[in-house]
Amino acid sequence: MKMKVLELEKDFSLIHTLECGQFFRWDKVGDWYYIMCFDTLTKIRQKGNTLHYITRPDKSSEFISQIFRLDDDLNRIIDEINKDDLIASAIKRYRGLKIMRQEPFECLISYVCSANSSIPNIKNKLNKMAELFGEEIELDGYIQHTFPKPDELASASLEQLKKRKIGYHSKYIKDVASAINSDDINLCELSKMSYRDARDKLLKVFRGKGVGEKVADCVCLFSLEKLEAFPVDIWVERIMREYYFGGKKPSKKEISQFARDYFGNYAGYAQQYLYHFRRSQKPKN
DNA sequence: ACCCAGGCGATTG
DNA sequence: CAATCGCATGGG
Repeated sequence: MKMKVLELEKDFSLIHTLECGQFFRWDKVGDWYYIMCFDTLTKIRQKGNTLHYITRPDKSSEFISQIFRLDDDLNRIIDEINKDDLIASAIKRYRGLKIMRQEPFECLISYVCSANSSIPNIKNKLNKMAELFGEEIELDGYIQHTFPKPDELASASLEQLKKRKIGYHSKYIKDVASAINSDDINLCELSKMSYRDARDKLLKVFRGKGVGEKVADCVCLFSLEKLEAFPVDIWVERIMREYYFGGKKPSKKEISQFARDYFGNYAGYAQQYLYHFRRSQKPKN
C-alpha cells in the first residue's frame, strides 16, 4: 500500500492536536504518529501544509478530515474565543490545535478511566481492554488492537478486567457498557440533541457508574459535537481561578457557566487551549 | 516510604 | 448543601 498525501487548506497542527491530551490511543515512532481510532490504524505525519498518511483498513482522505475536523474554519473559531491576553498566549503557542472527533463509546470509557489517573495510565488501561477483546491490526510492523464493542465489555467478568490491572474502574466500565448494550441509551443519537439535553441524558443514564459532570462534558465535547461544552478538570480549574476569579474558589459549575458565557459557542476550544497551556507550566497550588 | 494522577461516589456535618 | 475520604495502580 502506498503513502497518501493530503494538502491542508486550513490551519492545522497534528502535533498539538494529538499531544494536547484530548485523545489517548496514539504513539509516536520517529517522526510518525500511529493513531488507533474508529477500528482504523493510521500512520501519519505532517510536513508544513502536507499530511502523509496510510491507514489500515484503507480509508479515503475523508476519514482523516473527519477525525481532525479539517473542514472546520479554525481561524473563525479562534476569532470568537480570543477574548483576552491569556487565551491569546495559549492560542499563540498551540495554533493549529483542533478538537478531535472521537468514537463516542471509546471516548466515554476513556474518560471514565480518567478519574484519579494519569494520562499514561489511562492509555494503558485502554490498550489492555483492546488487547483483551479487540481485533489485531498491523501496519508497517506496528501492531495495535481495535477498541472493544459495548457487548464485549459488558460481558467481561470483573476478575478478567482486574487481572489486567484495570483497577477500580473495572466495575464502572462494565456497568457503562452494560447500560449501552441493553439499549438504555444510544450515544450517536445524543449528537443530534442540544448540549444540555445530551449532557443531562448522560448524567441520568450513567448515574453512579463513574460518569459525573466532568466526564459527561468531555464526552459531549470530544465525541458528540458539542463544542460549547467546557469540562473543568483540576488544571482548567487552576488556570480559570488564577486568571478570571482573582484566586477565589468558585465551584466547577460556576467556572463552566462563566466560560460558556464568556467564550461563547466554541468554549470547548478555549478549554483545550487553556488546559494544554496550564499543564505545560506545571506549577500547582 | 510517600504523594500525585484530567474524578466520582459514599459518607458526614 | 459543602467538605472530606477511599479508591487500584503506576510513576516520580
